Amino acid sequence: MAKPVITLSDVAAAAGVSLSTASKALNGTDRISAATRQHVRTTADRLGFRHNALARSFARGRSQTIGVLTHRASNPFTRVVLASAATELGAKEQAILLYDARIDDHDVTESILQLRARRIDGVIVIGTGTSFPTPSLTSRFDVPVIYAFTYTEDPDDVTITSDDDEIGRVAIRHLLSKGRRKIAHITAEPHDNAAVRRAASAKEMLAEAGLEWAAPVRFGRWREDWGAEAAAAVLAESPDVDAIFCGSDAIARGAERAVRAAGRDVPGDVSLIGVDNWEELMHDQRDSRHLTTVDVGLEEIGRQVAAHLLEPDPKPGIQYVAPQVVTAETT
Amino acid sequence: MAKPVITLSDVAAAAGVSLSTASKALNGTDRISAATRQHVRTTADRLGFRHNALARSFARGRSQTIGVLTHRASNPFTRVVLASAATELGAKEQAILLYDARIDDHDVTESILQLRARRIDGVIVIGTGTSFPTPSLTSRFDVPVIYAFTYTEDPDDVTITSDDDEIGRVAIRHLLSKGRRKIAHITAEPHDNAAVRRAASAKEMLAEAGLEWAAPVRFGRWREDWGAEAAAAVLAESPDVDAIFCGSDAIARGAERAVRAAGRDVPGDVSLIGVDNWEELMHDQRDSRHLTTVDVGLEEIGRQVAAHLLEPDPKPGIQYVAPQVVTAETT
DNA sequence: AGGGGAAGCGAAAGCGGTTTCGCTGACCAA
DNA sequence: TTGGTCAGCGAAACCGCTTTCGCTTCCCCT
Repeated sequence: MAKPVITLSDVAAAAGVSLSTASKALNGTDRISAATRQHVRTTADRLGFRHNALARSFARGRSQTIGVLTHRASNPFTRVVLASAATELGAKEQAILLYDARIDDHDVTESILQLRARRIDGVIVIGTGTSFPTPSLTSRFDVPVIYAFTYTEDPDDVTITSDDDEIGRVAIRHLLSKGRRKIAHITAEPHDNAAVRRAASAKEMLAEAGLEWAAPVRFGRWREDWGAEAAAAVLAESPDVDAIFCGSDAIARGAERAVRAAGRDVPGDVSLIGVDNWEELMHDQRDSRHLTTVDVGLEEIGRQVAAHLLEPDPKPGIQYVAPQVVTAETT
Repeated sequence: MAKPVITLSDVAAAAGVSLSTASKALNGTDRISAATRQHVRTTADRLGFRHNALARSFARGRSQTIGVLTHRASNPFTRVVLASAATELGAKEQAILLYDARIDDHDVTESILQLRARRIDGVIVIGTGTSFPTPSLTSRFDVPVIYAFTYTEDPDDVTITSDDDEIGRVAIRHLLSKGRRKIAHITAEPHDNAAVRRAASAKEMLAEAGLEWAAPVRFGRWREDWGAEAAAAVLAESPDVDAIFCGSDAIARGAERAVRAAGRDVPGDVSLIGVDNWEELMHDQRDSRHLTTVDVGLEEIGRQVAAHLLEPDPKPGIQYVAPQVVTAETT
């Protein structure tokens, strides 16, 4: 019966103005008298007019869509950043087009052509952490590119990522605040950028307090079994250790097992702090936390990336998201 | 220098045919001689022509975009389904527009209007599991709506979700295959649909083997501390229990702690199996698994939802994804 | 009173395709 | 031959909105 969908010309007709005037009035662009503008707007409201977003995008040459390139979308960290960015973008009526595993596709060119055909408004590249750099793709697009949870080798790339230096500092600061002084560190590969920076900044923080590691830093892997193995070794070698800063929650979980197996109480004898905040990622609820950890701020990274991408001119360079200590039972 | 972007009329001109002929030739629609079609196609390739996806969508009235409604995008389960669906859709050049927390927004109407303005091609509703139904929104859209990881009260809604009945069965079958006969069950609230169905189907499976629960089913909450509390009680009451089917991995983790605290070996004295496959969700690596669990198939749900939504006429009703037992150290 | 500038609005072009419709010519049967 | 079909192609309309450009008015200054 009633015209199912109201178009701009309907509004123009009803308001007794031209199509172009109606367009300008609704968009607030160009010179239009306040009276006309108001009149058009109220009639539009009265008719229940809604812009045809598709046509609109088309005319403007922008698609209201953001391209997202990932290394592996099923990576748990990637998923968090992705969901968070998508939420933020959705709130701004921006769709996302996900190209999984296209970051280092040997033929990224194809993805890029597809994105250009789509008239993508911008690109988000989601990495898998700060352990290794991601290749820079900025110059291959003619739209803004922003990097999340990774870093590139081009210092001018717009990047938002976690702050490994600060992670090391806040972890140690937390342990110190709990009165611990004999602190050990178990972490991943010695050539892993994130592991190295966390270890180095932690050491600096200790030095500021006039301390040093209570045992040599154990470099290994980002795995639970390594955490158990290394913790056992640490306790055997330095029985007076009263806290272990673990490079990740996986390592911390293994360490806890070993510490308990060694007959020490957690956190009575030995405090443990991890990094990643897995429990939050899993439970989605604030209750029943167990492991004290450092949240690297993945959701915040996703939010900020989405926000910055839409800004006119984001400042180039790396922007760090502050890590947060999440206190629980192990300290 | 060279025309930066090739348009269809360029192709038509180069091929010496009209714009409309070129369009038809490339789309394969309408009557076109094979020779002409081929000629147009090769010239298009030669020029490196790519459709302007935006204009194309516009002309066709479809946006190549899928609307996604979630209850809470930061829920870990939701994130998995979302990432999986987005990956699948991205491979098919479909973008997604995420409306978080809009499933039961008191004013869903607004979201719906926005989606319609966008000429969304379809809608995916991602729920947070089979514990409770999601309101049906199908009738409010004029495009296909599909429900993932939840169920509605309308039996005609197209739904893809996990199979609680089968979860109970495979869990018990697995324990039986490990030679266990004294099986207990710890799960969540007695009015939780998922908990109830898993418990009921598990009981049936036991009955088929001529068995029954070795201890009364413990209903409680989906939480680790409940798992610990209930497991302790089970062991105290029925010391001969040799396996516990836990309604979730969180419960299983708590149960493991309690079993060990009671001096029993896992899996020597007591086998444990959970549900959810958290470790997979976290580690993103196959190594160092600890807990035996039932994977409910979230990624598969995401994939199927994406695939089915694009099909011409998906069959109405609930379609279940088969759960998979993931064997690890606790059985 | 006359001239110039700017505000306000509409006609029309354009965006890049798809699709309807009508025209031409070939082929076939009578 | 002549009339009727139908395949193949192009002209033109159309999708719904934005934006350029030019035409009126109106106002103000001299």
